[in-house]
Amino acid sequence: MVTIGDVASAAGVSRSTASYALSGKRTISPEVRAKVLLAVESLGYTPNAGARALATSQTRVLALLGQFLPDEFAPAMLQYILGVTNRARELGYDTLLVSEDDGAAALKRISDSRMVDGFVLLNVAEHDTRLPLLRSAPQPGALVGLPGSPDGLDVFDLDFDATGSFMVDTLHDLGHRELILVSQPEHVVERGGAYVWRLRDGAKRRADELGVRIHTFFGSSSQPQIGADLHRFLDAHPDATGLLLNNEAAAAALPSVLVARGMTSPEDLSVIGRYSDDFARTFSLPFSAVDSAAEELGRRAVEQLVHRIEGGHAATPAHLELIAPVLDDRGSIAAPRP
Amino acid sequence: MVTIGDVASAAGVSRSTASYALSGKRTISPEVRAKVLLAVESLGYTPNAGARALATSQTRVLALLGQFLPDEFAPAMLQYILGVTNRARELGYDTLLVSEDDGAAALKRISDSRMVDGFVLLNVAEHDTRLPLLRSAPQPGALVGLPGSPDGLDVFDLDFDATGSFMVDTLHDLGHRELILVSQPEHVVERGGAYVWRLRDGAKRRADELGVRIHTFFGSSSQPQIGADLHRFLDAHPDATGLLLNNEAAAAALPSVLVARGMTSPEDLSVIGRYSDDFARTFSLPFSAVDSAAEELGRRAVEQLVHRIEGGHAATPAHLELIAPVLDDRGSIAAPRP
DNA sequence: CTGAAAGCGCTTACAG
DNA sequence: CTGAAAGCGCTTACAG
Repeated sequence: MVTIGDVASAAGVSRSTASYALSGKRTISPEVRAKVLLAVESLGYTPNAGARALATSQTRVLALLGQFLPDEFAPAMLQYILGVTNRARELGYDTLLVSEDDGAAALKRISDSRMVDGFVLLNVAEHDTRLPLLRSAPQPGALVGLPGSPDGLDVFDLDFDATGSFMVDTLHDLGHRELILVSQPEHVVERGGAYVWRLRDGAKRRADELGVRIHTFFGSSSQPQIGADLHRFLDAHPDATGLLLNNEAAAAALPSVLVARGMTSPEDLSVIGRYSDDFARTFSLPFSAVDSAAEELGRRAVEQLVHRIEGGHAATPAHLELIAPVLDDRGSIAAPRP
Repeated sequence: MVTIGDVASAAGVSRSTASYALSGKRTISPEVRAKVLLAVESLGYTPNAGARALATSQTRVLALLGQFLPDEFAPAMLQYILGVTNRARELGYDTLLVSEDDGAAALKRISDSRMVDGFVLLNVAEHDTRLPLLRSAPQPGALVGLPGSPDGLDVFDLDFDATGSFMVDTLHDLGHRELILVSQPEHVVERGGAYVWRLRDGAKRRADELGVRIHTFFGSSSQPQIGADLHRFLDAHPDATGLLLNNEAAAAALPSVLVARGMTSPEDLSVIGRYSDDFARTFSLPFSAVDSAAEELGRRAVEQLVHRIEGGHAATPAHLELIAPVLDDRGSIAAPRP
């Protein structure tokens, strides 16, 4: 392989001069600089990443810790992942994708071995076992998902509380007075999926304030159970005129459920979901929905992380950013039948 | 950070002895070994990845080069990715996920900087611009997707030709004599998506042999166009009794198209798709389908790659593995109406 | 403006 | 069975 020594020889300068000419960390005469660059070009020199990491303690790599839990909606993960990898690359970083079940062990292993400059944690739970390790790690981290105690950490998430409130508000404005909310399965809640209860609590509170009745349910995260669930919920509350979905599988199953019941949306039922626009397009989901903002969250997390790696030191205080709900209107909400 | 020097001091031995005690590359007396392990434990020592990479020229990292093309089905990618990352971890490797548009440039950059020990290429095209670079790279690679000239490279893919042939066979056995095949959009073909024509050609050949009429179309990869496409294809050939889908968006759109036409499957139309089981479950697609084998292909590619990295040298000859089609029967195929 | 040298934290021949 | 030393390819004070 071609090393900086080869470049230096070819350019007729010392290795340090070659290095400085490339990094620009001290002034180099134009002629010398040109000779070095020429040598780099003709030899096809690229610095050895391991050697550079050893010398500088910087890897230019970020770790992305996914949590691919059973009964959670895996395909949605790709949006977050691409947001992270693409933005990282734009900022000059590569991304190590970690999918191990034991995220805490993975974080420790990777942190201790100094493979990366920082961590992005996806799908952060209420009491996430990765957080204590992250706090004591020498590398900074950014979270996608709001944990119970975010103190000192940079956190990015959709404002699920405001999302629940917004959904109720929107339907109330149109005249709806009785709603059904279908959330993720209960065990998602049990393992700390705070977004489930944050959206639900926001919806309930707002419903209380407005005098709207709301019935909340946990739905299965896969077929065919979620289809049966939806029938059951709709049977139980035949007077409900609006349906809120915080469950991707429910959104995917709903069209055929509606057909089976001889219902159409929004005529017989107004529907608001919470999922990504990309998801909606791919699967032709015809429901208005609050966008998950997956890619944006991934990008924002990386930006903050890189900021902290490169400049921030302990300078910047912890950053908590909850993205406000934005509705993609696909025409599935309207005033209820008189 | 704690280094092997700290471990050596704590154990009262030299750094080389500490290193050998950990690697097992030469015999160490049980007592010394115990002292070293104790020191490692109490100090919490983990080797520095950069230093090790520099010394050994091995990173224990694989690069995964995705190609996230517009108009291709992104969510399906996650299956391949998880197959790769999980199997890599089992074999002791971490995975660098690369999503840059210019895969060739990325490959060169990562190869030259010696960041990884090998490459997995996803979504390989007929004339993939990454292949020349991979061939001249010092690190080995494994492909998921069959290119026009696979010479010398390890390749894993679904046997799309056999899949097309199998689909026709299956419906012919049930008595079908006129079929429609809906493929990915034509520009997927134009940019070298060989799996499109491999399946189609396999289907056509077998149809010819069996005296079955088959009408082949390109369909859009997104809504709402693909819905309109499907109506058009079905209108054009009202006597066709079987539908073959090599297009995920078509599979997702078909249920509502059938409802709109007042048709049911398999009574009015037998349907066979090609997509992953996971995909079918998540979106409750009720169609029998040949499994994409995404996760398996990812895993197999990694296994072969690691084999080549660790033992194979130039030893093992190139490996070409086309996985035979396996049908997940979801009850959407039957004999045509008499 | 440039060069010689030390050092990052490992591994592994070379000696004993 | 163990230790002292060289070397992997960089960067960056230290000198001039």
